Amino acid sequence: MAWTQTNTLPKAIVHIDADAFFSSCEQAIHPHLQGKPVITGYERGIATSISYEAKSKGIKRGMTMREIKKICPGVIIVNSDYETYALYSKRMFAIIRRFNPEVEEYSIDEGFVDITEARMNSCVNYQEVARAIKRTIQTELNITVSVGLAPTKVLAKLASQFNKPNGYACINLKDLPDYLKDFSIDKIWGVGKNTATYMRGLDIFTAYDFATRPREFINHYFDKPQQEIWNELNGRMTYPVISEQKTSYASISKTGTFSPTTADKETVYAELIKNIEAACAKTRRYELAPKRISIFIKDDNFQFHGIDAVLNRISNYPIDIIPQVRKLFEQIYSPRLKYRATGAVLSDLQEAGKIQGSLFDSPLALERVRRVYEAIDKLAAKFNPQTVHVAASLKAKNRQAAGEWPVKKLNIPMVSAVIS
DNA sequence: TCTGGGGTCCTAGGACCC
DNA sequence: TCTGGGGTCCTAGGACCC
Repeated sequence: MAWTQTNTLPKAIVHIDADAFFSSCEQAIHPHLQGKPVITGYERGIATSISYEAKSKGIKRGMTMREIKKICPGVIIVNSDYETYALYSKRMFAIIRRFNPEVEEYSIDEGFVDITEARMNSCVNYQEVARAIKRTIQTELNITVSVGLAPTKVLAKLASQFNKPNGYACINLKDLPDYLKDFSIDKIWGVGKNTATYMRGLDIFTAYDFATRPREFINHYFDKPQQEIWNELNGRMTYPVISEQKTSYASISKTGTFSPTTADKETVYAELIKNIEAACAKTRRYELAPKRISIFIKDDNFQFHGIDAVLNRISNYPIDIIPQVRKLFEQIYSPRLKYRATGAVLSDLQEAGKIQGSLFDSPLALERVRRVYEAIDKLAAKFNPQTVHVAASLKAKNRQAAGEWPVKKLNIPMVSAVIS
């Protein structure tokens, strides 16, 4: 009964998932890396992408460089080169769009395309279209992708996982039970650790167990997200393919871990300000300005200490936000703890162009600050993001105590004085 | 799993209003 | 002054994703 077909014509959704994307790009560009264990992420100290050759040696995501070298002495570790990966990503999506423009760029290395219409336009079947996408990407970019074809996004994602890497699977409603029976619930898209534990408590262990529970049961024991997944697993499209390009953000955040951990208050504060500057720079790039801010510091026991507030002024200039940040920081910092990370989230983002310039009493001063940051942003684009920063993030040698960052004090000469 | 960084969405519960 | 019911908005926090 759970397998009843919908009245509408089933959709044909393809999920394309690049295999070990970053390291595959490296191998595609540098032929001498092909067939070798490669990982990226040297600059961050942990593996961010692991080639299948390296995976087979036991290297896992998040491992530190030291562990990795121990397990696999011959491993080739490279710095991440995001610009190149972004370029490959762009090319990959351009290829997919040739088959149908209804493409959702879900992340840098995976996407969905609705090919329901594509078949009507050309006389091939869905499977041929899906395989052609896969083949074209491999031929033109020299990287492999895993592809899943199914009536819904959740099923397509499940299908692409079946024979990864370089895999292909098609799930149609007829043989749905066969596919779901072997699929553990914690691998379903949208089911995380907590939900999986909860499901096991209800005697649900496989995607099949979940999908075949009656609707009343699902509605009684689960909330909306799981109810939607249940629909999708049963072949009823609930998540549309969203082909609009993302142009805005709900929030922009920057976080950073440092080592060794420190109890030094001003060092922690400086790290926090560094993140705020980076987050502000990003909001400026998107011509947004936050209404809210939340900050956190993470102690050496991985406990978060966070606080958030409505900004006194909507602004994407650090100098405007920092006095308030200092006060928030004082509320969460404890001298008895050591810290390992800080972070800032800017949210409730408004279009910067529509914000009234209330930063300074004088429009002339406002214009001057605007131009300073324009120059800062240009320098950052040309050199590196931390070329220019407020003195507070310069590790606070000349640190100022709480509340000592009145806006009017931070004038242009002072900013230019900390160019490093 | 001795543990990075950047996001989104959903829900419960309180505040406030009529 | 007390009581009832209902709607909306906001916020904190949880859960999940790549």
